[in-house]
Amino acid sequence: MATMSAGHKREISKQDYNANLAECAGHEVLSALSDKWLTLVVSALADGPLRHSELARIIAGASQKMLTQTLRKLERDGLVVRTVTASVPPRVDYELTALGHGLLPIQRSIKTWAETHIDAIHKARVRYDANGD
Amino acid sequence: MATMSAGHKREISKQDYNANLAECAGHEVLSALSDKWLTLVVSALADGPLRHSELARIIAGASQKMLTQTLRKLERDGLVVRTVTASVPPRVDYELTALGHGLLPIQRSIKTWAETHIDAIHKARVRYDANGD
DNA sequence: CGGTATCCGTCACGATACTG
DNA sequence: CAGTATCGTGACGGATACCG
Repeated sequence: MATMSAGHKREISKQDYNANLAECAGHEVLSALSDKWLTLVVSALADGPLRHSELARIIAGASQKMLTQTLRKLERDGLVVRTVTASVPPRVDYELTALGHGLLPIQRSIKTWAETHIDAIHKARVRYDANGD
Repeated sequence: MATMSAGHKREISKQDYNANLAECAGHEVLSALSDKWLTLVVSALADGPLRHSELARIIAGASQKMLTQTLRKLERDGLVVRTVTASVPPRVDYELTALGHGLLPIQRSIKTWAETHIDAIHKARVRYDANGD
């Protein structure tokens, strides 16, 4: 260790750190929650199942690719169930699972906190930007 | 409207949508919470004020740039206060504000939910990946 | 010690076009 | 109607080097 460079030591710390981060459940969920479209899809499905095209209409801002990608991710994590009806035309419904519903209280609590304190944050920003000029 | 192409209509929806999203307090806070380093810095400061170099040691995985960038962001939003002691060598302390402390319960609730359900999510993933092969 | 500026690799996102 | 594949772009993170 004595001959180890500071850079090298730092490199090792980083590896430890990233390994640690990868195992962190909190961060995993956090990254899911922070997904721009994921949150919106979950909210949209909160009231009940929807077809792919319905989601596309409600979300609107999402490209077809992002919508599918988000839904796949949610399905993979067991947060939504995907029901395919093989007919002409094909029909696919998406529905929130119990696990998926569990996300809603968290979303709501964040939203509540956000709406309570967002103006304080905005004011802080203005003050900060004013001092910095 | 009658002569408007579907593509054009979609474009307008998207603009509406993005404008809406930009104003959404929930998403603003969400994007802050999802910041990889921001969360860690807030957690590190939860127990009390720390110097820049202390944070660097604790976080370890963060580059100097990311650390400073994160701290600036937090400071700008009024979540931490930055105290400079002009001496040789210079000393800078960071401390959570009341607003910053408000973030902790949210982080904790996410962490709790995550640790409760992460194994269910992992199992769902394994199942999904197994079916897809 | 604390902070800034610059360059560069990576990857998520979006637009488009095509398949079943 | 639902989904996949491909390509271009732009924001973000990291490494390095340099000021106060």
